[in-house]
Amino acid sequence: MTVTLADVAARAQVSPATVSRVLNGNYPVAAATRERVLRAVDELDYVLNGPASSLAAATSDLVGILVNDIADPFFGIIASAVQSEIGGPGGRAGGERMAVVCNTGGSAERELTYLTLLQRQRAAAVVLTGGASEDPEHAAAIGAKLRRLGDAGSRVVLCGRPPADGAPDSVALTFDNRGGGRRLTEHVLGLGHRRVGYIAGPVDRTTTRHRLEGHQDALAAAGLAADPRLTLHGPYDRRSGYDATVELLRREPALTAVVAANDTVALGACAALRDRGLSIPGDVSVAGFDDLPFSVDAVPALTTVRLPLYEAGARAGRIAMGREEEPPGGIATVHGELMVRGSTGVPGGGS
Amino acid sequence: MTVTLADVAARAQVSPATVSRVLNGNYPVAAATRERVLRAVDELDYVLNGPASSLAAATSDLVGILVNDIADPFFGIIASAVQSEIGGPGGRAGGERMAVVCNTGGSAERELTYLTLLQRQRAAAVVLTGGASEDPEHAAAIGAKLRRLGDAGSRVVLCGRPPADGAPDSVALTFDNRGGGRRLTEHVLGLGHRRVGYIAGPVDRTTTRHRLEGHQDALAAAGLAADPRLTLHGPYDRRSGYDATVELLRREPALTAVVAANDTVALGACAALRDRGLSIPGDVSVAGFDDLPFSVDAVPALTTVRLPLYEAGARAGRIAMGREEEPPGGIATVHGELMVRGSTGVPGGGS
DNA sequence: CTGTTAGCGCTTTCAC
DNA sequence: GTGAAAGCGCTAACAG
Repeated sequence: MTVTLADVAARAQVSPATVSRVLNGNYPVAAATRERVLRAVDELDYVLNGPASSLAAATSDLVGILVNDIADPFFGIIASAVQSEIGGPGGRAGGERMAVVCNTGGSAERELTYLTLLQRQRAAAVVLTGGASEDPEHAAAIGAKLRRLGDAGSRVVLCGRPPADGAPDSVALTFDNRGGGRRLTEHVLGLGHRRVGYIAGPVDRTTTRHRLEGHQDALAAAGLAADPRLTLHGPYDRRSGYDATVELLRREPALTAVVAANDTVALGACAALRDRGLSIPGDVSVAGFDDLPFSVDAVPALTTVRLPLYEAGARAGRIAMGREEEPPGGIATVHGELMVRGSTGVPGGGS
Repeated sequence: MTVTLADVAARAQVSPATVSRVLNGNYPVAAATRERVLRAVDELDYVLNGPASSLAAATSDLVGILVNDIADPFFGIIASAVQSEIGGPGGRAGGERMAVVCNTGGSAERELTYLTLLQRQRAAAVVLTGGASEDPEHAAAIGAKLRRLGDAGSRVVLCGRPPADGAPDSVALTFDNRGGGRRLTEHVLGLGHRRVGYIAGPVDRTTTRHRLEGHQDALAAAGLAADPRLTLHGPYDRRSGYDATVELLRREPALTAVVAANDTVALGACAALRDRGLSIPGDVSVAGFDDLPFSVDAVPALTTVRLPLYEAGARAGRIAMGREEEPPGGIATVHGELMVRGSTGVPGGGS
């Protein structure tokens, strides 16, 4: 009932081997023969059996992309960029590779599960995006898993996280979160702010720690002690920004600036401030991180650190496909750019 | 070198069949035996060969999700929701299905290509999201392809588009774009606006047409003629909203309201108005569609039509997995909710 | 509850 | 340039 390659071969009066060669286009076949085969394929509406090809050839056209949550534009943009680079000629028949997007929710367990699933699929490559868990056990488990994936033939690329221990042949495109965090807070301090709240991401994640360290670096450089009461942790979402801002205001009514772990959190902070009748940046300045598309349209426009997410994702995709040389040492640092916009101003600027 | 199921069987002193049964958990196996097998799996670091399983079982754990662009939160949210429902027990070994996300860029050709690729993978299900092309040839080709996919055993679910011609066994969750568009414009007209610009989506897409028709329905109901000069088409992006607003203002300086095809476009419209020194809604009211997460944080908050994207995606995922009954007739309409917020007001409200 | 036995549909040496 | 044949690693009857 289901038409197979043998059916096509019979119809085209050639051997199955020839049909395979035509379909994969990786072997010389006489033009006339090819023509005949292609016609038969068309007439029979034949579609190659992917699992069978993959089994026989011991490779697949799937590329795994691990993200915290694909609904978050940070990850959506990276994933979109990776995809744009994995298609095109070079793969098996059809020349198109497909992206398997895995939502880990930031859980190392789910990350491991998905890595196993991708290993099972014999994924051609795996791109891990966003920060990593810093739990030593998890980190080790994931490093080991990545090594095994690499050994099994999958190319492994990290995009937005530091190199994994124990996975020597994986490539890492890391974001300069620490430097970005530092410059952002330097900017805020440079405006004259001294009571600065910091809304950090979830604990035990590389991104959270690096951005926070950058913030603290800047405070230290300015001779300011980091007041632990003014640093709150929470998820990378609007709600966290809202709640943390309320709490910061409670702890320090004289607060004049809030630096958030990312733009989404910053938007929540803005909402909380507005709801309390505080003006931005007149009463309180706000800064984010990432420069997601909506940030420039916030009112006032959000001061943030622009991360070239699309470019980084595209590069990760090319490296994963072997279309771009790996960076020396397997590591490249992607820098952010400070975007000073309307949401930050001098303290006490009034409404 | 690569360890196979046979190796595990040897080590556990059982037959390959037993190992398979343990791994798939879909067959009674003595606890002691299972234990032994699991231990062998662990010791050998064995990972099932997905393509081989899929070939032998004639099914796969892959679910295709077609989106215009995964970087767009509209699609990211739906995709995220679909994914949340396709995992869990019920699948093959591991119980986790994986999502293959395909960026079509709105191109019917790419959509067809990806559908073929998914057919090749013997995808367990395919979810097509967002509006469809209205080109009759494309529509027919896609309908035929969907039927073939269904015949081959993939469950097909449409989320956000009308039923496809020629694909009788596919399920459609359609958005009430027309009704939403009508209510939105009714609201604007109800405020007293008479010179209303409309920034539509790309031509020849179902979503574009339905929203526009809703807008025109409302105009007609109010006894107003639709002024063709005040309707512009463009992609669903910020830039389109910006440029179209500039052009609308040129064509009709007395414009008092802009209704946009979606929130992203509306944000672009807001930016254009602000850049021209016009206040929202004092000088010009703005409305969007979809109620994406950032819309409530726009200043002023965006009046829009809330589409339950996550809920719809989750439902599509459940139906795709056979975990929820199909709607009667294979069609269900998902309604939007008018969200009246600060970006719309009475005309001439001033700054 | 467990083992035996056929394939699933394709790719790929190896000959010709 | 093309064909023949031997698997790739697993699952699913069918026995027992």
